[in-house]
Amino acid sequence: MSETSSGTVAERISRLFETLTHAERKLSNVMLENYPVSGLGTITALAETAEVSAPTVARMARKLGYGGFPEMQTALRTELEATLSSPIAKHDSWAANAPDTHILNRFAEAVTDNLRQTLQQLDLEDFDAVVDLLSDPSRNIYVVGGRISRSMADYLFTHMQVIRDRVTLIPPNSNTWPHYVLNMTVGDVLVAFDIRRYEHDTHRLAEMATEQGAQLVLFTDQWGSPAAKHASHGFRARIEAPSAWDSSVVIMFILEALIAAVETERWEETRNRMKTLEQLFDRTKLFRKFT
Amino acid sequence: MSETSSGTVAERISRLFETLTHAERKLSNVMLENYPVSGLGTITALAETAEVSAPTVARMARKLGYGGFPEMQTALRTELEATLSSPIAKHDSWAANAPDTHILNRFAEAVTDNLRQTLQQLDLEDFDAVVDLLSDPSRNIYVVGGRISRSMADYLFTHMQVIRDRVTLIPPNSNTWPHYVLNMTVGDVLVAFDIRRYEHDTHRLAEMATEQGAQLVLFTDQWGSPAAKHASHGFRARIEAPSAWDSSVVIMFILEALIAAVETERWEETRNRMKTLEQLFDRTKLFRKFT
DNA sequence: TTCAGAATGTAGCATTATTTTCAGAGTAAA
DNA sequence: TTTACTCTGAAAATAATGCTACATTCTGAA
Repeated sequence: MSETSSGTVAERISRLFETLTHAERKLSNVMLENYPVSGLGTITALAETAEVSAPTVARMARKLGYGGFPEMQTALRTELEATLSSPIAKHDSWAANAPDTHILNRFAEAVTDNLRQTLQQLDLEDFDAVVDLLSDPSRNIYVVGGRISRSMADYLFTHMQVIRDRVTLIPPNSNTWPHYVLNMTVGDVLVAFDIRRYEHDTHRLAEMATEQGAQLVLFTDQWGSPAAKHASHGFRARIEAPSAWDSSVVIMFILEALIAAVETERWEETRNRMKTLEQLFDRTKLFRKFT
Repeated sequence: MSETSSGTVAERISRLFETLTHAERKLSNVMLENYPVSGLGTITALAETAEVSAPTVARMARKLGYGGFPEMQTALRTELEATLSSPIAKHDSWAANAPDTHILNRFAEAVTDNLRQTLQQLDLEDFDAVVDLLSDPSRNIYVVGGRISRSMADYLFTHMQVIRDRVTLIPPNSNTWPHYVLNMTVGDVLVAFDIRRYEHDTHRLAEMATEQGAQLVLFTDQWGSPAAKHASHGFRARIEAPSAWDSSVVIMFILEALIAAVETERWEETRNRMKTLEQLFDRTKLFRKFT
């Protein structure tokens, strides 16, 4: 069944993806992105959408096992007909070819519900206020996470580090935390993640930080961490999932939206920093060659 | 609103049906019978199916208010696209009280699109096979990430560590990687994250690991990492976002679904390990009180 | 760096699709 | 039946699509 000349167009693309060239991959993505409609126009239109040349499209049709572009198009039409005429259009499931009960579909359902509910109750003023805080170059930013949410803290830190300076990731070991609190002054910002089970140490850290005059931005779940009473701004994300654990997807989502907003706010500087960073990476590579 | 030049093709046909001639009605029936696929081929093919001549088809396209047959065909494609692309009701806006243009809404739109497209082309057999690999207690699991995707690797590691033993997180510093490869044997599994810009070191690690007989499970983006040629199983996630960076939300999603599936597969042991872990945490706290 | 080989795009051509023209068939009224 | 009219399809004219050959660019190895 690993023959080239069998299966749907999409399957063939996936199967051969590794053997495809750069331009062909670009084309594949366009075709899969709006499948199968994008492949039903003229070869020229498809080529233009994918920003490749028409011959590239024709060549790929050959690679996929068709006699030419029109033949592939006919295959697409036939597929489409089969899909549309099947009794219950299978657009109900997220992952095609999987039953509704497959974990992927159940998860997709849960995650989009979480996202919808979270966004519905999310306070935009809070969001914008946090963007302002994180964009302010005069403030020191500290980031801290818990046992699981440490990865989220790390993710935020990695990105913020590119956007601006004065960002510190507080390590997991709470023994060292007082040293960090010692340096916090009025106007500084502590971004903390506290998802159930809530960690007592995080609560203490939040308390100490606010006492020093720092502002607390707290990421927590729908039940709310006890540290929330110290928070200037908070995000309560829905984290339910068909699993023994909670889902961090929505938190990741808010993080990325925040990062994007801050990056826009400080675009000039961000761009310069990214450019410099590129150069530094290049020099690192050079350095490695000599070792 | 009874103008000729508005509404879908089907609506226009219905509206004008009374004024259509004999041959045109024959044609209409064929078009509506297998709507809209039958209208997506060539004018000749459609004419033959309906047992009318090509000019009849062209004339009807004009009657329906289009400039010609190709124009009508474009309209059909556009309709189809609209139908297919909103299997899950598109929200006018996700975050209430925010304009569509707010970064939160734009991000929500992008992320759900990414999720839908990724799931559509995700290979279920691959998914299930990876679940089996990660559930197999006799295999050593190694996890490694790149500069940004390190957080994802970390997240997977943290959870897998609870579910099973023999899980190792390979640190970011590639100098130490050979030591880890040294220990890999046939049947071991390396889970690697390689999102653009693809890291050369990751590619090398994948190569070395597979040469040792390890199986590679690769998380990459829609363009495909060069390391993919060594992978036994791969996940290509869509990562587009309205931001200078890529979105990791979909990758996080797949990770969590994987974790949930593995946890289900090994539920007995997972539950015991979680229980034990709880007790260990309690003892840690106790220990701290004495210091 | 240089060079070979692959990948990609440009241009022109053959092919195919679409439209126009026009002749014949069908239809209804006188 | 005739006549005027519309409808329809065959065939030619026009337009476009898709393919081939070739030139250029890119990539990776020596």
